Amino acid sequence: MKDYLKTLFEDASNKLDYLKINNAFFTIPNQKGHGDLSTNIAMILTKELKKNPREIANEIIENLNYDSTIIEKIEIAGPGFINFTFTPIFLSKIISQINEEKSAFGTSKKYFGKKANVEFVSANPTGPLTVGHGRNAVIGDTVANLLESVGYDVDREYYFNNAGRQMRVLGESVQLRYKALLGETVEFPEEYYQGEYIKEIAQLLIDEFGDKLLSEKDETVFKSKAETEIFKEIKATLENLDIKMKIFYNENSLYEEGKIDYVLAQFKEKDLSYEKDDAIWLKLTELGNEQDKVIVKSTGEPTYRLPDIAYHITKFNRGYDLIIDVFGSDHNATFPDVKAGIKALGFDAEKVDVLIHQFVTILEKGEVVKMSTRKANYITLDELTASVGKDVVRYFFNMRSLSSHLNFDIDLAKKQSEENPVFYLQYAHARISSILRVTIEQDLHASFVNFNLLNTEAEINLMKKLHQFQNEVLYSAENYEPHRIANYLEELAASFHRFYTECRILGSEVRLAEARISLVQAAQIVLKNGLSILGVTAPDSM
RNA sequence: GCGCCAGUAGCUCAAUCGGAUAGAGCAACAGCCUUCUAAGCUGUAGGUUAGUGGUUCGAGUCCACUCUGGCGUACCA
Repeated sequence: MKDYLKTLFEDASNKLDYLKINNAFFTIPNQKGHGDLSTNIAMILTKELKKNPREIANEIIENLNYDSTIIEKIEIAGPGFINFTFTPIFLSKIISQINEEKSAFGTSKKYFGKKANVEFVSANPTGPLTVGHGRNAVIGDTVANLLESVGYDVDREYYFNNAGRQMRVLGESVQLRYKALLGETVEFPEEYYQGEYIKEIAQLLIDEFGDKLLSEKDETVFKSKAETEIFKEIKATLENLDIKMKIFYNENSLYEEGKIDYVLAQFKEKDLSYEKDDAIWLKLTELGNEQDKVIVKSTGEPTYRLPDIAYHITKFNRGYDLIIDVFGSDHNATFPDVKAGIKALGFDAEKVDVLIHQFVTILEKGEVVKMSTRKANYITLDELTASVGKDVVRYFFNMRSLSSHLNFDIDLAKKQSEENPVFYLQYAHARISSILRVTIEQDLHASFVNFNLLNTEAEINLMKKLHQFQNEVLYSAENYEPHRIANYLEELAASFHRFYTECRILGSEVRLAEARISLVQAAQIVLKNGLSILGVTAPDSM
């Protein structure tokens, strides 16, 4: 619908110069009676043209050379809105299109040929993923899905560090548990990793090596076993949510390949770093940030900023047109430094978009659960997925905007009752499958010839909703807003359920019944395509 | 102190570069199954969009200040 109006306005701009300057902007009015699409362009132009908006609107309409089989009416309303109402027969054409394009409906090729990298989760292998990581994981994967829907070639990437202090502590934790399991009395410091999984890893080492490792001087063996086991589990956790990373990028390789030294040398050469108190500082104030920051500590170890900058440079060098980082809000202070560093080294920081999502608050029995990996006070993502199912987890984390805090009520999610909106969508899909099973038994088949019979309000509303899908996908992808898809699908499902209640297929006259079959098929395809973007299954029965 | 995010119906949240009468779900109340899945549908009720001021044809949305909450503000990541 929007596309048609856009071409109409483009044509008209040959006669009305002022239409060239403005991109016509169409919205769906939230009020019934205000048409199917509306534009406020006349009001925007008021100042520039120094004319009454309704006058401008009139002039625009006179110059729109529209097809009356497509547009039923155009009205000027309120202070100067131009409202467009489409003909039912035009609306119904979407049914054929959807049935032809099937799973491709909603996708576009707008960004075809572009490469994107979406980095997410990126938790260091110090313990199982928690519910807190779940939001990051689901958002990252869904944004990747959205980008693929609009044509991007997307790589999903997980960045990790297996070298730092935390990992050392992890190794030592395993080592201590190992000794304890073999009967030695050990003191287990409070700041070490308390989780049960540490003991399990220690047990694996006993199974494998017996007590031979008691003589190990340092934690290396324990650390590397821990890393292997924990990563195995992390990957399994992600796969339980249908998330598959393409690349696991090890921070350590940046050192091994000299990329850290290179960046350091670059900063020095550009006179962007200096030494003070035995540390190396980056002149971030010169780059427009608040204060200079340390990039190499006096111990000789870099701070996270240096490898992060080097890491992002590899992304540029790997040829990505779009680079997305998904972070929790606890990282919101880190990226400005990194971005400034990248920019200073001559890379186009505009290609990098950082998605900061707010924290998940876990509620159990009405109480807030404070989470800490180290203290082993957490609910794992696996436990959650096991208890409520992949679909609920994915839907729940996708249904809110990133910037909004998310309350995850464990008890509510476990309920699996009608309070859970994901079932509403899946139910719509399953209902359609059921209809299609029955109609086939009755030898009724989809027909695309009598769409003029689809003229009740419920049918027309459903067709209008179907029209919206392509724009929703594009808009959600370009703005990284998975929750819009969830909201859209709830509206679509509502339109369908209303249709289902008011319009029957069995018992209707054959031509009408068969036209309705093609309509519900179209609705089912769109539900399925939308759910698939969210990573939620579309069941055929419930 | 400073920075980022938020504050919208009893609860959880939407609201498309600022648009028309701020919308859904859940919870509450009243109805709808002899016919394609009632995990559904219809209706009622529920609001000074935290507050104050400003910008303009028009503000939940933009600006300023205040209040409340989350996260940061490291030679941790």
